[in-house]
Amino acid sequence: MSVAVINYHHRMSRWQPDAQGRLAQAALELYVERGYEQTTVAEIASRAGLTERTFFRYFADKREVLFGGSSALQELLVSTVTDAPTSMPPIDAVAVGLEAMANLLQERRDHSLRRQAAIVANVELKERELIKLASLATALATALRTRGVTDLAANLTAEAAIAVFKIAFKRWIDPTNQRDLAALIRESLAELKTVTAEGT
Amino acid sequence: MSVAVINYHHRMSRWQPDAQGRLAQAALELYVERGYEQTTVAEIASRAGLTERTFFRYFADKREVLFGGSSALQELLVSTVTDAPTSMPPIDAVAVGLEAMANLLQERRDHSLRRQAAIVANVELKERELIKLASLATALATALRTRGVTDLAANLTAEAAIAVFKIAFKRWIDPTNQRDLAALIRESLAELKTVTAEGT
DNA sequence: ATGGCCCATGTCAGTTACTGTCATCACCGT
DNA sequence: ACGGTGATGACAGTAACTGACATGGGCCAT
Repeated sequence: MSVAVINYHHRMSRWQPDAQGRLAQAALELYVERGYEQTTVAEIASRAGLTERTFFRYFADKREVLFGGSSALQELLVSTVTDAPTSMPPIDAVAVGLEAMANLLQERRDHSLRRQAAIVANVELKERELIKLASLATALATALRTRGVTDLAANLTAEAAIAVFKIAFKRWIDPTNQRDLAALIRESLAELKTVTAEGT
Repeated sequence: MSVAVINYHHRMSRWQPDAQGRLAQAALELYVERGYEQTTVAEIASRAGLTERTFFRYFADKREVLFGGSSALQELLVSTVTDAPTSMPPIDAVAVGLEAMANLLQERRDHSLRRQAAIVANVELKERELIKLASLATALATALRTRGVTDLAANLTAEAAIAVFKIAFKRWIDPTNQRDLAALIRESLAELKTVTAEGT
């Protein structure tokens, strides 16, 4: 090994930067390329230049590696609803929160597409997505209760909001779709108001 | 081995009846007694007088053993909605379907309590419950589309109905609760109509 | 500058969920 | 009687996940 190479290595820090990010990217690539079940954690770690043990230091399990951004999304939703004018009725406050999430996601549509392609192809990943959405609903209900909303009303408004988001998101991901996520959310919320207003 | 014992065994059928039911009962007992994670499949099988391999012949995985009844629930929901009068608006048709589910569950409240105690104590079981509820929503939306409801309206009505069911079920399971599941469902649906009617 | 602590990562052994394959053997119809 | 059938057992193998300990550059205090 030449002196130049030695110096080069001495200038490097001991490890490549952003191990967690490299693992997440490698995992998404492999899940999309050959599917979640056909990918082993050892392969993910190897592509990231790490070992299986290190993967499990950053992620609780093989599924969690796709859901690193969900806590940021949840914090945005909660803070937006919390900061909404007190005079605003609950259904409008959650609408504002959903649109804030929509704006964040709209910036990364390509990433969302690839990630969702992996998720819809595997039921274990779908399960994990559902519990992340349930966590969103719980946090949203708590934010509404802080605004003075009744427990029952808070839970129902939060669950309805997540239902609206789920359906709008699915339409947004559709390859034939051209519209913004925020617009689809507004349309879905309006439709929910229509269907619940019918009947006895 | 004595002749008497041999004759006794010859009169029995080769295997104890209802292996699947014994496995499900043993699993619920152990999940409640010591928790889902602290229970191994080998222990479940042993309590049922079977082997681990036989457990996996009846159940796809360690979680599924708690969800044997969900397909019957889904069929009841779908058939009730399908059989509702054509003139009935979607929101009322799903209300009838939810009440049919409520009546079925009301008969087994004790079993539901024990089962739910195991589920809420473990996130993996919660994930499985959520995907079963998502399956209910999908089947419900399909039933609504058959009734001529728009795709968007069907999806939203179905998701809203499942949200109502989830919240009513949680209140029904509460140990201080004395009311019928059907009554709680009606109250939750009414509250959903109220909160969605507010706002701009 | 140097000695030593820090901490991200590696190594290794172990448990358990889950699967594929073949063996067993009482029952049942012919 | 006898051979097929089907539920179960036995056994080996893979991969997810965990605990314990080792390693070795970077960095701080002296």
